[in-house]
Amino acid sequence: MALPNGPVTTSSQAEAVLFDLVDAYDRAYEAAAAELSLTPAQACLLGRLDQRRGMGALAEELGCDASNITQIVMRLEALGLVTREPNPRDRRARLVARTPRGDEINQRFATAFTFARTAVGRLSPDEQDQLTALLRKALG
Amino acid sequence: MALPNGPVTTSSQAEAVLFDLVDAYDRAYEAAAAELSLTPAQACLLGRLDQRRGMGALAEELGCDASNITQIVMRLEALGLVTREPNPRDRRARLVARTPRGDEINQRFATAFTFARTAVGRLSPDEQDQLTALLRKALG
DNA sequence: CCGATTACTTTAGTAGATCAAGCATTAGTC
DNA sequence: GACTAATGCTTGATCTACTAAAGTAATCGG
Repeated sequence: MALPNGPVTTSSQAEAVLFDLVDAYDRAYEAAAAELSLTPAQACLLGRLDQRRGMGALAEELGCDASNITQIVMRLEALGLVTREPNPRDRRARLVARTPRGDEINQRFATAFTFARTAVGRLSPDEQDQLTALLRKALG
Repeated sequence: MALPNGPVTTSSQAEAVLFDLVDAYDRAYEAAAAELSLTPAQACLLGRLDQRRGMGALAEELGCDASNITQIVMRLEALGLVTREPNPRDRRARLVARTPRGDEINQRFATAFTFARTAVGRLSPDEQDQLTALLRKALG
């Protein structure tokens, strides 16, 4: 995603800074993934595998078609970062799990993606709480 | 962009809500674009044409390759939403401008993308100012 | 006037995404 | 227990976004 989800008309300052935040976040996420030769989608999926998961569960959680997950998992498998094990309880299903190398890459990604950590770190603990409360309220 | 740029490890609540915000924003942007049969990239580019612009300027502003812009503009042109006029001052360059229909679609997109407006609207004017200040500080 | 740069396009390739169709396997029903 | 329906995933086709490399045309600097 190189093109930002930019504002068409930015009526308020708060909306403008909201956009700046989203844009910066997305770019930083992509850059961190690129450092590890991952696409954003691959980094995202890898990050959801703290416990092994079925393809369908991943598709639902990430809000996309199952066949999309199939492809991303295939590429991660080719990179040696995940495995697709048969589910003993249901032979239709597969359980996706990170390999040790997948764990390592995921950890390095978490280290490389400093954006949220850094941004929050610029605020005092009190300010962090304020921000959390305001954003929760704004999210409804 | 269906897969969110999700957190790998979410150390603080502020980071988690930051992710929720970005995820919700991106999804809402995509959904609003889809309502008008646009892709997010198309809606984004269309939104940057309040004044006519060169291809290179768009590429730089959106942080992607010029050839990418060429293609997106081609599709928008095929949809009748933009024109590519020759630049009288430099016959290498093209000036991209919205057509009347492009203006209309862009306006309807702005109406359809309610996310930022709605989110900010849940806050009082004072809270909006606080949020703006906090996010500016967090963005460094 | 000529070489270098600029502005954009073309071509080729990868990846994300969706839809439709297909194949197993499991679950429900009679 | 067999038949049908639903589930879980894969395959194939098609689109868009994006990048990199190479190409074309026009402008600029000397």
